Amino acid sequence: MSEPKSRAEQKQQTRENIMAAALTKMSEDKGFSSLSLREVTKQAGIAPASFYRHFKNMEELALALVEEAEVALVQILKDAKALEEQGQEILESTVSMCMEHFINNGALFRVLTREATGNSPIIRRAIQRCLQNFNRQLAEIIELEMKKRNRNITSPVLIAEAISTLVFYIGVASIDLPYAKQKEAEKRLAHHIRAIYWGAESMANTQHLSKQLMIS
Amino acid sequence: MSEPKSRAEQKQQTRENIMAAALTKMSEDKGFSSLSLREVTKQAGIAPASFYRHFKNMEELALALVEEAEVALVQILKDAKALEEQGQEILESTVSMCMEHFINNGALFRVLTREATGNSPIIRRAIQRCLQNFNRQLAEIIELEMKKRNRNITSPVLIAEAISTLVFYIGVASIDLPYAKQKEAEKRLAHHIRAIYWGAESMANTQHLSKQLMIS
DNA sequence: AATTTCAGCTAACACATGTTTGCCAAATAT
DNA sequence: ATATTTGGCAAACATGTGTTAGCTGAAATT
Repeated sequence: MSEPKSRAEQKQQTRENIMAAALTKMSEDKGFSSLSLREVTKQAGIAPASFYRHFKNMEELALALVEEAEVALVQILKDAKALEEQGQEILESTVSMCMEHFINNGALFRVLTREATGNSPIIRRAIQRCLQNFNRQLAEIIELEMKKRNRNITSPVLIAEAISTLVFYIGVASIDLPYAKQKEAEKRLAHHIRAIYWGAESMANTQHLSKQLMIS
Repeated sequence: MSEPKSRAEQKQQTRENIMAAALTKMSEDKGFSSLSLREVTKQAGIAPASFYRHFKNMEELALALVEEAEVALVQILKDAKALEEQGQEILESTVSMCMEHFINNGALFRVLTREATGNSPIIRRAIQRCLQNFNRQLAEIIELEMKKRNRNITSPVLIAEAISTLVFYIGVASIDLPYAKQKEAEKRLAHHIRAIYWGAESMANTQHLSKQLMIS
């Protein structure tokens, strides 16, 4: 709607159009691997050949989408942190933040969980790195929170892994469920996370088993 | 290698060949949705048209594979139960049982986790039902075990969900990793599960929060 | 022995796919 | 004003796709 467009802006624009088109198509029939270049370009309103002005192939498109998902992920944690500093429980706030973002960016996150176990090794690795990053940051937050509350906890990294795995797969799986089911999933998630938290604490406070738990 | 084959046997045989071919192809380039009928029949050593003598379409093939995975799943629980009655900890035995089966039937379980968030709603539903079944049985085992040891626990179904979700996604993700990494993943899983167990127990033994936890 | 059944085949079809080539016109650079 | 760059296009290509129709021969039934 804003008319004055430099060439670079224009290019960036259609690049975004392509990515949006891919997401749209995926919301319809789902699955990136069963998505053709021609479908995407048609949806984006450009000629098939024009695709190559922006991406070398479909794999590069996928990587771009993963990158987009990554910034959404750091946003989640930022928001959760903000809520926490506002006094809310991180536990609940993180879960509800995640669910909110998952639902708002449904197609985007479906790429993440789907292609995490998907076709291309390159994409898989990219997503793994992305999720590990999320893990690391979540672990930091957990550790900070624990220090603030003067509580012990066994390896926060492990706890973070368990939590984020559950949140991702249970959360994303409930994206296209009716609202009531979504809320139910959120509650189940909160329960899982609470269990993990408590468990981690009692593990930390009990010595007789801590020897068995020396895991890097 | 046994020669005397009735017609029915022969048919069953090539049906299995087709399913095996699909799994083989998936181990190579991964992903069911990006798998064509013609590829499968070629790998199975039959003509494309012959496929229709056995399956109406590729979706039906996928459903057959899910069914095959399902029997593998009940086998896992049976084995785990056997180990448990032999005196082993269910916790460790279940995890190692799962990992063993995952690795031995790699392609099969990759279908499960991949198509659980995949293309076809029909397949998704089938897998969901399959995993829920696994959940239910695992919950029963947990409950039994807990009674045997005279311990309380909050809703076993929820605990089972958390455990099986973690085992599936972390376990299957480590299928094509080197042996050392697999073992490491197994340890991490054991840790997660232990945390959940302990957490569930302390939740059950603490009343002041149990009101918040009334989740169906 | 005659008949039916049916798994598997070949051939063909209509269509979708990824990718290349060469052209155009407008935005930039000179 | 002229030259260059470049995003986008139509057309063509070779190849792969799902699916159908009709035939064959051996196993099963009568």
